[in-house]
Amino acid sequence: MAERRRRSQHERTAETSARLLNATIDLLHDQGFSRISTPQIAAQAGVSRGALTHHFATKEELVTDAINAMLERVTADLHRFAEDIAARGGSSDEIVDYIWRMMSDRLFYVTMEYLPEARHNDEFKDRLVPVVKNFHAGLDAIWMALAASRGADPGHTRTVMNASMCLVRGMIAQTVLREDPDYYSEMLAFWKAQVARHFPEKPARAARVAPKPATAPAAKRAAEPNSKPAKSLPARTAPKRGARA
Amino acid sequence: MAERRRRSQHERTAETSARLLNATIDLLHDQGFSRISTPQIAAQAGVSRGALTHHFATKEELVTDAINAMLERVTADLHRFAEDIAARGGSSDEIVDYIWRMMSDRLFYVTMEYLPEARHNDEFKDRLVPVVKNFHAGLDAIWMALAASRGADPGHTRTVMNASMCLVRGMIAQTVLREDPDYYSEMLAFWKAQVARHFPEKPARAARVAPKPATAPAAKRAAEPNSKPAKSLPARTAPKRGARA
DNA sequence: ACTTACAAACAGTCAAGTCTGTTTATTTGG
DNA sequence: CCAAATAAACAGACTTGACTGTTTGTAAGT
Repeated sequence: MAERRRRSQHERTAETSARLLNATIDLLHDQGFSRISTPQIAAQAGVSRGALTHHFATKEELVTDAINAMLERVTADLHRFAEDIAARGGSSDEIVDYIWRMMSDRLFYVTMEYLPEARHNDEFKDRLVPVVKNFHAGLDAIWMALAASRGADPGHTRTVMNASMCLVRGMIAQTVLREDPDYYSEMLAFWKAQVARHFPEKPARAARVAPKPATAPAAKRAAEPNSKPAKSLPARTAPKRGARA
Repeated sequence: MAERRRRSQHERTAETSARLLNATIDLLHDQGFSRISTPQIAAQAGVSRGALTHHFATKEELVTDAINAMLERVTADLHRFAEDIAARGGSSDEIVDYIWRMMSDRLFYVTMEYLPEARHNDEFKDRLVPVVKNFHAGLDAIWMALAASRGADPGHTRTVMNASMCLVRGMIAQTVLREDPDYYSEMLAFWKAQVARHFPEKPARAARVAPKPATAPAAKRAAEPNSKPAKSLPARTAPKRGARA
């Protein structure tokens, strides 16, 4: 046995809780809400079931706490990204890529697992709504930063933001039944072009690269023509067995 | 006892199966996949549990059959609508409205209930994929009819179609946690304007009503300015207790 | 000493699938 | 055409297994 330092109560609680919360998210992602049980979560976390029940009275409490912790982590990242974007005046393409990566990296898969529960369980839903609101505030910060730096209308920018989020949600839902990377990368490229059209060029910078006719057949094949070649665009399609973050 | 006509075996099977399949979809919509049980379905259908097990060996079989039946119904409607659109040359606004109505009228709520199951159960998924493909063929027919009548590029039209579907999926997912009719109607109006931009006017008809600048701040408030005032646009927000169709 | 963290056994519930028995329709031999 | 034979539709009890929440007991920290 390795030297096991004496840990304070607070440390023990923090570690055990964290293990359980992480295990819950991992299993939620990998197996789904209806398939996970408290014995399984305890096993995955490497603690006894008694420890689990000690820290979380009910399964519902454990799951909502786990989701809240996840959303708070993601929201913190979001706010950091917003500051970064505001500082260096990033492009809308960058934002779309970020959202896609964030959402398809477990976040929306986990969301899809608990949405049905939230739809039928008001207490569950009520616990989630506030932290989800906070998450949306993070999103708003990002887009408002872009709107400010480009002099775009905030109200209209919010509509574009909301549409972007909903589009990505729908795309990720679609990955469950449809495996086709081209389908997703084409749609992302199309959407980036759409979003870019709503933000005028930065006032500081001078000329536009290619004005491009803004009429109907705007982007016959909107795949490549836009900015970045393809850093790590789409590719993710419903990863069932994901390693932990 | 009221006069109970002698029914053929075939009639009895058809009726009992139909009752069970309908009850399954109703309960799937109202309670969710994880909450429904075979005793409950039998009760809702007004048949005994024995009758249920006689016609459907497993719960999985019952549920997939029920979903398939629903999707086939919706797909039939879709093809009818496609013919109709082709015949009278409807607008893209009309199509967007139709899709929104169709999806938010239980279809995508039911889908959200079974997607998690499909994600973790390959057999379940494999049973669904073919009928979902057929559904998408119906969608394709609609949009290709529009593209043909407007002389739009089919490939690009498909991208717009896919984006429309994903957007609507994401919007409906969002209704679970966010109740805000304006949010949805604004987004729909915005999207209709986007889609309309990709279809040139009908060659037969003469003048355009209002060309409208297609530049950045295209629709500062895109709520009313588009075509139809508002027939039965959005309004639906996560109806938990829906009457049967 | 006393409280908190952890461990494990326990009790109650309920689902899915199987099995046995009963009624209703269809087939068939006279 | 009818009655016996057969098959299908239906009804409900039973088995097994698993999960949640509870309780009782032990070890670690304050």
